[in-house]
Amino acid sequence: MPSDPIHITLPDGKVLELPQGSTAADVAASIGPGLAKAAVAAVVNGETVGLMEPIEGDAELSILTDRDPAALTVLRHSAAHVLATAVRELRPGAGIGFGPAIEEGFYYDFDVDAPFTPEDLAAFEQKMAEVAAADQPFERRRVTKEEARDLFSDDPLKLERLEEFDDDEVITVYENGPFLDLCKGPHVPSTGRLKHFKLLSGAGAYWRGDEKRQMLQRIYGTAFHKAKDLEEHLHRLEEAKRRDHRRLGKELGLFQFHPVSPGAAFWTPRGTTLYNTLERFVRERQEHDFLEVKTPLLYTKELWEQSGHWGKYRENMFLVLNNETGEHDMSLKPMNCPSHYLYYASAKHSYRELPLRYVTLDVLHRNELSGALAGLTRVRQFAQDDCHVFLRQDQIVEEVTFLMDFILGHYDAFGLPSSLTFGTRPEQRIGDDALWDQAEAALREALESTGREYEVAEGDGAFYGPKIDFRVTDSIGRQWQLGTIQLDYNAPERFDLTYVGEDNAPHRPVVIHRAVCGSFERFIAILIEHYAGAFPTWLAPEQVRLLPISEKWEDSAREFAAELDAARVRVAVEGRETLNYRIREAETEKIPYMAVIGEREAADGTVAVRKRGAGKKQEVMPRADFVARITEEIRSRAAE
RNA sequence: GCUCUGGUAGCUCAGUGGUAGAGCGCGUCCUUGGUAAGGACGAGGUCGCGGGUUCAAUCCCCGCCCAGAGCUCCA
Repeated sequence: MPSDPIHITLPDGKVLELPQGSTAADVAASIGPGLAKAAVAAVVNGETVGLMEPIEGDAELSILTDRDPAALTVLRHSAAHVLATAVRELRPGAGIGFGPAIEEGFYYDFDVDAPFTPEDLAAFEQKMAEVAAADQPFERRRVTKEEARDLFSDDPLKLERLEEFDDDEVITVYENGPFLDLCKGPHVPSTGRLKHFKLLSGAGAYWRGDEKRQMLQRIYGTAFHKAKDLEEHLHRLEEAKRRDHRRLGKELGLFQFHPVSPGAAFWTPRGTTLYNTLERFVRERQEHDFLEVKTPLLYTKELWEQSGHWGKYRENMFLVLNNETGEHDMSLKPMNCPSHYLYYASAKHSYRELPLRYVTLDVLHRNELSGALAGLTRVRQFAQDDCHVFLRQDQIVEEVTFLMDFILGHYDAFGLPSSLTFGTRPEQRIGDDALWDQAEAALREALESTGREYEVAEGDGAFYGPKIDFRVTDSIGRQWQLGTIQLDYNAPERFDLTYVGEDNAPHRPVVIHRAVCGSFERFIAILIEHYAGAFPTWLAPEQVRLLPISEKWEDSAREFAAELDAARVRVAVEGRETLNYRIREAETEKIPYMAVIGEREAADGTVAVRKRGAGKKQEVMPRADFVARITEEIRSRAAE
C-alpha cells in the first residue's frame, strides 16, 4: 500500500513528485546524472542536509554542488570526522572533543596524554587517505538521549555535551566505518568524497575554550573539492609567510623588539621614516576639518573611575606608583576618549560650534596577555589615529557621511579595497529604544547615501551605540578590520557633556568614536604585508639609490644626491663593491629607484634610471627630468 | 595567563656530556667595475638568564625571561 508521494519544489519553481522516503540524492538523480554526480549536499527548507537523508514531506529543495560555499563546509566537516577516524585507528585511547568546519578548513580536538608531533600528523594524514579510499558511507541515526549516553559511555567529553540537550531535542549520531560521533551533520555521502586535504598544524586548545578546563590537542587541516583549490590555498599560506611583516621588518631593517620591553617596538631609522611618512599623511588629511590636541599620558584613577575603566578595564591598564599617595592609583592611558571628554567639558559650547572633532595621535598602553602579543599587530604600546566628534543628534547623518568618505579615501590611497559592516543594537545596551531607532536610522541613511553595499551585523553594535566597521582586503585577499565609526550615548552622560542650544538651554551632545588606521603599528604591519615590503615611492624609507660605476664618478653622484636631497627625495649613494653587487643589494632591499652614473652620465649630466623590478629596462634621462618625475610621483603619492 | 615548540656569531641555521661550526653580513687588502653576488685574508660567541646533577653542562633536570603556534567559527 504505497503512501502519498511528496512534492519537491526546486529553485526554478519546478515541482517534482517523488515517493515517500526519497532523498536529496534521488532528487538530484531525477534531474540528471551530471547533477547526481556533482551533488555534495542539499538545502531543504532552508536547512543544509545530507544527500542520503529521507525528505520528510513536501519541501523546497536545492542541490549543493562543489561550487556552493556551503558544500565546502559540509566536506570539511566530514574531513574532521575522517581525521578523528584516523586518529582513533592509530590511537585507540584518544578522547574526542569537537571537530567543526572552520573558515579555512577544519579542526578536531583530542584528549590525549602528549601533544602530537609532526610525524604523528603525517601518519594521521596517511591513515585519512586510507579511510577515504575505503569509501565508508556516513550514516545518520536519530537516537534518544538515553541511547546516546550508552553509545558514548567511553567519551566523557561527548557525555558532557549530551547533558546539555533538552530531553525532547533531536539528537543525531553519524557513523562511518569504525567511527561514531555525536553530530548534527550534515555530511557528504561517504568518506570517498574526501580527496584533496592536508593536515596543517597541531596545537593545544582548552576544552570549550575555557582556560580552567583541560587542555586538548587540536589538529588543524583543510580540504577542498578540487586539487587546484587545495594547491592555491597552500600557495597562499606560503605567500603569507613570505610577506610576514615580522620577517620583512627584520630583513628590511624597519623595526625590532627587545625583551626589556615586550610588546613595544623599536623603530629603526628606516622604520621611523616609514612611520613618520604615514603620520604626516594622516595629519595632512586632518589638517582642515579636525582639531589635533595632545593630552597627558598619565592620569589618576579619578578619571578612570568616571570613565568606567577602573572597574572593567583595569586588568589591561599599566598602573603607576603615585609617590604622593604611595598607591598604584595612576595609569598610563589605554585610550584617548576620556581626555577628549575632559577637554570638551572645559568650556561651554554653543550648538553653532558643533561638530567638534578632536584628534590625538599619542602613544597608548594596554597590558595585553603575554601570549597574545604578535609582531606589530598585537602590541602593548601603540598609537591610534583617534578622533572623537561631539555633535548634535540632528547632525549624525551628515557627519557620518563625511567621516565615511574620509575613511574610505584613506584606504584608497593605499589601494586597499574596503567593505562596510553595520552593527546594530545588541541585547545588552543602554539608552531607550527610541534613541536607538533614531541612531540606527541615521547610520543607515548615511550608509545608503554612499551607494555602496554593506553588510548588517545584527546585535553587533556596542552597548552604548550602533557602529560602522571598515574592513580592507590586502593584495593577497586577506581581510583586516581597521576603521570604525561608533555612536556613543553613554560617554556624554558619564561626563555630563553639554552644549547650549538655540533655546539657551543645555543639551546632550552625541559622541562619535572614529579611527581610520586603527593603530599605526598594525596599519604599518598590514602595509608591509600588502606591498610585500616593496613600498610605493612616497612611502619607501629610501627612495633612490645612486650607484656610481666606479669611484671616479662618486663626486658626480654626490652632486646629484645633493640635488635630490634639496628636492626632498630620500637618497643614498653607494659606491663600494662591484656594480652588480650593489644592484643586487638595492633590488633585495626593494629600493624603488636605482640611478647609475658612469662616464657617459657624468659627461652629459644624465642618469641611467632603473626602476625596482624592471630588470635591465633602464632609462637614460637628464637629471632634472628624473628629479621632476620622482618629485611628482612622491607629491601625488602614486601607487607605483 | 595557560599548553606545546624554540632561543648557538649582526642575520639564517648546523652541532656535541670533554670550553663550538657553516653561509650571508662586517673589517682589511687586491680588483675600478655598465645592470642581480670579483678575489684573498681576518675579526666576531657568557651557546637567553639563574640554579641543580656531574670529574666535566651549550647539551641532562628545575625555575625564570623572550619569541612562535594555538586557546568554541560551539554536538
